[in-house]
Amino acid sequence: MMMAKRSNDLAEALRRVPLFSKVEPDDVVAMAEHVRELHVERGEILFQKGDQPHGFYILLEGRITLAFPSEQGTERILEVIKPGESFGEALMFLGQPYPIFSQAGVDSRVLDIPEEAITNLLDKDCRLAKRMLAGISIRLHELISNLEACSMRSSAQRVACMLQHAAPSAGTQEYDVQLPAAKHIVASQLNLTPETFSRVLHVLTESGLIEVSGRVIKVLNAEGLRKLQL
Amino acid sequence: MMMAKRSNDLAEALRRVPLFSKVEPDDVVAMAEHVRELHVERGEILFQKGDQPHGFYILLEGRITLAFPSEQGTERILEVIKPGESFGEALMFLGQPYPIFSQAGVDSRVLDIPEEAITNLLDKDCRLAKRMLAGISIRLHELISNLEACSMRSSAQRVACMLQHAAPSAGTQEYDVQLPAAKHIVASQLNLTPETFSRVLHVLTESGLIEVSGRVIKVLNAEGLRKLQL
DNA sequence: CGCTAACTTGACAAATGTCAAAACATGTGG
DNA sequence: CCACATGTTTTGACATTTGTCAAGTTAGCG
Repeated sequence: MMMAKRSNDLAEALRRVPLFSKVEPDDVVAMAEHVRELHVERGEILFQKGDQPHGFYILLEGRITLAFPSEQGTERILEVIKPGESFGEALMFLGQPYPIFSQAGVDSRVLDIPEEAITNLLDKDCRLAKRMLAGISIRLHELISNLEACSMRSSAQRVACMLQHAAPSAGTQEYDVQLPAAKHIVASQLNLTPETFSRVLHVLTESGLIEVSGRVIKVLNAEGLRKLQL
Repeated sequence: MMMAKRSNDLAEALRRVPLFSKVEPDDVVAMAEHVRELHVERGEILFQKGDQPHGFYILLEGRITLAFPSEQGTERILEVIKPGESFGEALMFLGQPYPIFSQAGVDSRVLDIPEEAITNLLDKDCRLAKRMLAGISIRLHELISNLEACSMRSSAQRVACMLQHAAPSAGTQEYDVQLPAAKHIVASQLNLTPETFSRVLHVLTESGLIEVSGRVIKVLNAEGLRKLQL
């Protein structure tokens, strides 16, 4: 009884994930049998760099960061996963050890989808395959942007770029940006030290492009930010 | 007559591409109807950054580089495609403008697979979908490695890393590496200026880890290279 | 040969990181 | 409401890394 109930809850949760929204309800229920819900506490590591993938994950609640480790703990955060998003699919398909580690930023609930569960479904439902293809393609595109930012742009350009992406709509000249996390987290995602990030913010403020108060950044002149990029 | 012949040739070429090796012969023939073979001359641009994707490409012969452009022509080469490899799948699925451009390094022959040709097939053959998933996953993995190299490693570490990947088998202490292209191309892939690349090779030579003669690098002490990474 | 392109070297400049200290914020218990 | 402890952010002085520019050098090739 308890088992059936829990399995139903999982099926319900799975159905709400965009990836599975078009999958036959019966198939979702069948898959739910193999899916576990994990609770990951703040600071806990979900998988380490070097671990062997056995499936992929969907974040239900909380926040999970994917990052490169480094000897002195000066990790570089690649991405912050938010509820509803999946992660680890590509590494599952490859079957190679994780090149990154994942850690909960706050207490989180995660679905663990084992490889068999999904590969079985893939054989039946080509639409799911297309959706996964689309999902992974988005990731790939983000990585390309990240790499471009990293190799073609200065620190100020990367910050300006981030502020532009946060614009409510293209063309707005003035708007507020609420940073999604502590400044050192944002800095790490931009591949900057917290010190450099702080200094860049200072310079942009001096030139009248933005105003900073805590985690809220008021963009005063979007056009000016755009010009920085060239 | 001519058309039929050409279409057969294309089907033949497609069958030899790993991606389509397990697809039903009839389906390959059907797809071949929509596929064109392009000839791209040395230096010619296949697609520009900002162009809209209409499909993806498979390189039959020659060499194609994918790179980020920059105002002063100081491009950053992301990847060099070799015969048999496909490229542009992920961007096709996304339908967003190309974030990179592609250029022929030498005269090349390319297959142009329009989006419809492949999406039709994907509905029929889930194995193909899985193969594409695997293919894109490899790309994604490579991008992650690239990004890690870019953000976590010094210039010398990136060069050492590249030399290790070129090792004939893990654990070999001494081996020769033939650079796949001119040094400034390799440097760009490592996100280095030619000058810095040259200096790094000099330093590694000084410390007795390698010997350089033209495009051939003799690794003398693989263990020593590994230690650089830490 | 002699020309062009590729590569190297040196002197220098710019960008970014490091370390340490100070300033600021935030929450807690008295 | 204060005082303290804790964690985050800013600032300054400095070191390091890497890029830039200009001038050589070398190497391939007609």
